[in-house]
Amino acid sequence: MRVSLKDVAAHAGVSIKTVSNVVNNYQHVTPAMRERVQRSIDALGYQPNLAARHLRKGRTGIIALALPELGNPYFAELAASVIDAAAQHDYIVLLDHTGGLREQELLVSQGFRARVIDGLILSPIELETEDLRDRAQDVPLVLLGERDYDLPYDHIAIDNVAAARAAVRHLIDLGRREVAFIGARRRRSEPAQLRVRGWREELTAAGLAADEGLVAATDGWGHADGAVAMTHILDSGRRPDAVFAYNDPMAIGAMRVLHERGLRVPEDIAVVGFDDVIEGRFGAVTLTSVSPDKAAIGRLAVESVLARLNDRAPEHRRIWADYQLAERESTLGRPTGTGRGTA
Amino acid sequence: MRVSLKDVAAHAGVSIKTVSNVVNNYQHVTPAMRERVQRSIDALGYQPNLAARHLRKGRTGIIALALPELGNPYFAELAASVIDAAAQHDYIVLLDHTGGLREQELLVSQGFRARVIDGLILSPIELETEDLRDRAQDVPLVLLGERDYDLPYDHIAIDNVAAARAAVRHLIDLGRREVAFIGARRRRSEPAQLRVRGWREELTAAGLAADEGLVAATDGWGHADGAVAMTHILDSGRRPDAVFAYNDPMAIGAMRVLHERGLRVPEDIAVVGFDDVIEGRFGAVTLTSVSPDKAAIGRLAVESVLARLNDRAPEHRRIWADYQLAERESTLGRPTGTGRGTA
DNA sequence: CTCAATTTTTACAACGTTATACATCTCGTT
DNA sequence: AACGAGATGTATAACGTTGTAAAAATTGAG
Repeated sequence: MRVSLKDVAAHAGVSIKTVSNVVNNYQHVTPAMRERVQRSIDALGYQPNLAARHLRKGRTGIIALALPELGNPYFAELAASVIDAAAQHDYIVLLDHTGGLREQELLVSQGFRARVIDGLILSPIELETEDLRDRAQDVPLVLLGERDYDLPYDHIAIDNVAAARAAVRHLIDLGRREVAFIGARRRRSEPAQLRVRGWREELTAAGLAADEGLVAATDGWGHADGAVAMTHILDSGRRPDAVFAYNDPMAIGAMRVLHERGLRVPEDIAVVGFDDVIEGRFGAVTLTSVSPDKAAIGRLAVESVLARLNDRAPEHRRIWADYQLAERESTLGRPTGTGRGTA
Repeated sequence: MRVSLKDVAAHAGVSIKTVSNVVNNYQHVTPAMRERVQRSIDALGYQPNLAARHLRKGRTGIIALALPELGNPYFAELAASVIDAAAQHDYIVLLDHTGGLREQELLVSQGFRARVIDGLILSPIELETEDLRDRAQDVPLVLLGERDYDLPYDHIAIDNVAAARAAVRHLIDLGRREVAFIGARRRRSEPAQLRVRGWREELTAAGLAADEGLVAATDGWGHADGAVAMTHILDSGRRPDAVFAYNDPMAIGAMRVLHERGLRVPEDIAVVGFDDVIEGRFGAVTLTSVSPDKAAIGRLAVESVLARLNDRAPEHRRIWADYQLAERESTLGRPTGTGRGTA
């Protein structure tokens, strides 16, 4: 049987509340009393019952992190960073994944999946602005990632348009003129929108055609989707000299197809990915990629949730995380300026 | 303000307990009453308070999953499978990662990281048998993975020795004679022990030398560690004709080094990995790998924890999950028998 | 040495739920 | 019409904690 405050109190010969005071480091307890109670606590191996504490105080010490897909290494690494950041504040993390499906995201955002949490960090894919508008306000929500919401929630992201432009700029600097985009989403709400926009803007700014025939839409965002998209573009008879992919797994899937077709990377086609996932550094051709500061994103997300939990009503902010362009073999060519991101 | 049973009871003009009965689908409630109460529940938007329920019932509806490393895609995929399996039983998953460090694993196993859980699924790396021996027994523990414990806990794993033997057998069938092993752990307690043993046994059984000079120890188990280990072997002047890696990331790291050195896979050196991670299917050379049934492992783990939670004292079992050898380009050669695993 | 001011400890009431034990109501049998 | 059995609803007491307010102990000033 678990020992409770009552047991400790009996053992020490004091009241329950006094034990509680010791446990909670209440100010007005004499050193002698503190000592005596502590001895009983240690003797009995008392551990506070968090359910009771939660019921009483209304706090659980748990924040939820809902990500689209754990199999995607970017999200796995991000999860690790959130868990570590939360641990620093004595919080633990409840993990959920939505598959990037609107229905699941809705469930999560409204707290139906987990009702034991103090706060929620959500990385939405399909969720619409109006889906969040009439959300019950009880637990603070922090949004992660690229969607562009106009809502009273903190939102942490890198500047996707600028980052995408930096990637495309890099390709243009290499002398590439026909840059394909892989990974516009086929399903509703087009979450890759911002990166496509960056692609379009940068090409246009460079006086090149943003040829929509070189944009391949997909259903998912994994290796296989990248491979399918690349196949699709090549089969359509197009032969771009560069590919910018929505993320690294798609870029790697695309490179596999290029390899099968006998096209060389980067000589025939240069490739840039997004997320700077570890596996991109160990392929036969290492992958140039936009590298978001994942540790910072995790840290900022946790701090935002906790701040909102503690303060009355701070301003709702959009926080920009840092990023870089990590240049590797898949875009090796004539040397070019670095693509350092904005802060 | 959150609505409670009391509010619903007042609204419906019945007692609190009757509302509770409806919420919990208690058998003896007249349809009319159920209807009436349900209407009030819907009208007020009542949601049960889990803290109170937990306090009363002693259950949280949460199980913890502690993995060494989320960045490793095998564990990420495993986590996804556990989350899904748990959701099927209305359980949610608290995720933790230990870094494979004994101290962290100890903390987790003794419940100091999370005291709100009904059960724990732990995938230990460094933890010793005696570390678990005097564990407080209050929450059921299920062990995952390859360690060989002699303890009263359920343990779910594939037969690592047999799987490793199947992998090495496959290489031998290809005509390879000098098979290196990458990824014996340098740090305490050698968790890769079983796979090394499989490697050794199968070579010996085939009348070949299990040359310990071809075993490379590492500190970690990521891409970079595989690359370092491969480099180490090649720099030592050895030129094996096959490599069996502790896991896929290490195999991929090793293949990168082989690529840099101008060695062809599989012509010069065949490579087999372990875990059958998605990225292995999209490199320039796709990777042959031992493929554990991750979905089954996740499902079995969750079911074991919940069974132990509900039953009095079922037998503590060692459960074997299925596996296969997925043959791909990195061991392409003369056709050979399939390496189907045992059940 | 007394009394007020202050510090330390205590008793008790929540928090929202479910289990227990009891009260009531329904209905088929005598 | 009376009775009992079974079905259905209710009052009350936990679960273990902390906030509040009051009691007790201690201190300091006159």
